[in-house]
Amino acid sequence: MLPDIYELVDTMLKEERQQTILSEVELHNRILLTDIAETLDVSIDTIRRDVKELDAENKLRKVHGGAVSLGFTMNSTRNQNIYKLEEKNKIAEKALTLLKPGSVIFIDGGTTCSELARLIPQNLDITCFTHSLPVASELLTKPNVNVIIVGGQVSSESQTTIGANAIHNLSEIKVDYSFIGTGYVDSFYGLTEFDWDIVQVKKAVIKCSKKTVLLSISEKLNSQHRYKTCDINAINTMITELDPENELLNSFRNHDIRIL
Amino acid sequence: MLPDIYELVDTMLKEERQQTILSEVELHNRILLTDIAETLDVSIDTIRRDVKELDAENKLRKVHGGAVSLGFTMNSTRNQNIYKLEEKNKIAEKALTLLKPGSVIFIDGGTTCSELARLIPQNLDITCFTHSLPVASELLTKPNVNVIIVGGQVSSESQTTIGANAIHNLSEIKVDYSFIGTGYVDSFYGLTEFDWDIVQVKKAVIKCSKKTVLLSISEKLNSQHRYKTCDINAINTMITELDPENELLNSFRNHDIRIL
DNA sequence: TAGAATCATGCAAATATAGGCAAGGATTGG
DNA sequence: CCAATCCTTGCCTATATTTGCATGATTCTA
Repeated sequence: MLPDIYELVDTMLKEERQQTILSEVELHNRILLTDIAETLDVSIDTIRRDVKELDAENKLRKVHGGAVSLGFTMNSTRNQNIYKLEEKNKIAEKALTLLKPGSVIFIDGGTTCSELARLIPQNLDITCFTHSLPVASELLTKPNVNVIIVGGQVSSESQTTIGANAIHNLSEIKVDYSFIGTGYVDSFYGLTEFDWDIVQVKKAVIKCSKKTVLLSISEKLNSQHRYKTCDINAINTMITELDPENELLNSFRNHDIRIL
Repeated sequence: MLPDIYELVDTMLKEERQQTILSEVELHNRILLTDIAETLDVSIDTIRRDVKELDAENKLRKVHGGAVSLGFTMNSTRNQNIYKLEEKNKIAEKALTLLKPGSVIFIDGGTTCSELARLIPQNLDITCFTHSLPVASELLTKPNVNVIIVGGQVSSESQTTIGANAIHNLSEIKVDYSFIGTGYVDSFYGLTEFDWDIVQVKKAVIKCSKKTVLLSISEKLNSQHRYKTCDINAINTMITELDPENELLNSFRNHDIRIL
């Protein structure tokens, strides 16, 4: 707890008290309102009001029963210029309609999936696995989302975990929906990638999902590459920014895919 | 007219009075209007008006019931940076000397550890485990660092993975050095934390390390909290921003700890 | 799901503030 | 020297802020 030095002061200005609170939060990352109240010898209400003010001033973050330092949660790097952001936004919006309270989902890496993570409503109560650092960071801003990161070696390129460990960890979970992106998609060749490691992880993701949802901008339709993730049938729902009736999607209709 | 001798003695010029107020504020960082009024034997209104003027001249800051020095409130703008960044930087620099090419290490969460991650040289070839998202992000900028993130549920407060899964994952690795922070440290009570979950993870980290290095700013010395991570003996090396010979570290010398 | 802890809200007492006012003293111009 | 004026100061009153307590609502936890 706090050193007893502070107790010597019997009349404290509000300003001083708030500075003390700030220092304690910065120092220990987190404090209890009750601790501070006891140490500074004021009522819990006063501390609560102080912390509320400091929170409003963005000096710290108030949490139930205490306060945490901002330095911790300072999570800035939001990339402003994502390629085709508008389209990806549209896709993410459609994907959101699939989410129900209590769902357990997996979200893949990539900008489209990050966009989905960003748009998840604050009050939606879900459990979300991911192997993407940016997605995890984004989800951490949602108080009602339970975030679980799939451990493993981190690929600096994709900012996602890959490799045997990640795949093994995925083998031990089962999610309702997985939302995945892909490098290339074609109605005949299925989902393909440039990178072999990424393919292995995506295979594991699909295997651990009851339903797999593909998020892809229409620009990727009818393209292919070296390594295959899965047949197109492995996808249960496919979301593009296009209207579901758009003729560009025709070649995907014969398969058992729901198109949104 | 009567001689004004007496009045001259206890009549203070406005200028003089304001100077006194200023010195008092500088000396004590804060003053109460009532205190000053009593000391200088003028009405509270006069002092209030003085302080108001001084505030307008930016000589101090007036607050409800008193005034605080400008330097005192300067702290409020520090939120841009990390609290005590300079000290943490110094600590990180010292920690760096322990790293050798080929090392396998673990880096904990927290701002001090993030600072260490930031300062790892580009060309240093190491394998680094972490359960902290910010640390992982930082390390990803180093091409020669192999980053492995310990999977598990992510705590939004600390931006680290916690819980049974993270602990289990830690149980399956062994690292040469772990660099850990702590909320509170005391030579008698050892390392303690506010948060029970964090303690469990730190215990697991210590268990999977051949050597454990504690990074802590001196401000945390001789503080304690509710949950215990480990005895002070569990620490092999302790790094603060202080000179190793500093007397503040005396109480840690009887233990088998290397102090840097 | 129940009990405990924490929270938001309203209230009242104590204290602090702002602004008006008047009594000096100081200053200035004749 | 006098008088008009300004500045400073203390006092007063209406208003605002701060704080602790009581209350019921909400959230957390086991």
